[in-house]
Amino acid sequence: MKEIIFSSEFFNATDTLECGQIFRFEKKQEGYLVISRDKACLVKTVGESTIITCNESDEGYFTNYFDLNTNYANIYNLALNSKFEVLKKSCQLGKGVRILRQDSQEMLYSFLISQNNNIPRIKSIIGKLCEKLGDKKTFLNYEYYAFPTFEKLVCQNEDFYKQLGFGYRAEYMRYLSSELKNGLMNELKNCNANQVKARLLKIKGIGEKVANCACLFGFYKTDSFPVDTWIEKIYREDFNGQLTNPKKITQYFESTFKENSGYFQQYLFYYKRTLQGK
DNA sequence: TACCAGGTCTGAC
DNA sequence: GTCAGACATGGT
Repeated sequence: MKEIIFSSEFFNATDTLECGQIFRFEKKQEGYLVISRDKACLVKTVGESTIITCNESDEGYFTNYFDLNTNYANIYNLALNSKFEVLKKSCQLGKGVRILRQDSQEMLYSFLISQNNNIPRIKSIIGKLCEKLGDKKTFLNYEYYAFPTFEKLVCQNEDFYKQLGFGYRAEYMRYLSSELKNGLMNELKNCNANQVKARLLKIKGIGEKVANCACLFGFYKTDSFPVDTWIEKIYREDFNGQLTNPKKITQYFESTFKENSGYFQQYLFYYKRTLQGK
């Protein structure tokens, strides 16, 4: 077993996990059990340290996953010195937030499920999906299930997904799975944010918001700024925004925050959602 | 009961 | 190009 010890100043386990970017984690007595693909680790923040416990062979994977080689002090200071009061407050509340480098396919499926849905229910649906189709694994004394491969997902019919509570999103699973089967990931290699987004928008069930979330959380395009109902709220109330078209709101933020769009979006999202109840 | 959740699609203008 | 209404489900 390997322990990765990191300063908690810009890496707080709760901030990073509870800010809505990841749906696969459980609070345990020893910390958070975090699951990605078929791997798991334990994360906890104690005083000035955040400690990741994982298998020796996964050290590289989780170092990258938690984005440990990016300097968040720079990002934080830019937010703190911005002209927007709400961003200053947001980054102070969410100082310990990091943008996770999650698995692209897992994020595509997860945010496909997320549409017009709430976070507890998204977590529950994804959990059931993994339990049904993912390989059973063990880490320390915990049992968990890997995220299913698209090869397994593409074989299921709509009724299967409906029984798990997917609702009208059940048919979207089929479109995404068949795109993956036909080599979508290969097409998206070496693409920039706009190219990834444009390609994803051709898939039925993926719109502006899901495409942006996939770009940011699954392809680590930090110049993406997803706009959901919470961000629309903050745009109206705290940025005195007049635009009503979410696509234009995205463009406004992306041209304002540029390569830091994704980080600032998470600060803002976490802030608004924390203040107004989950 | 009505409304909402990390929205998207369709069809009408 | 914009906009209203439909769409499954469970929580409040």
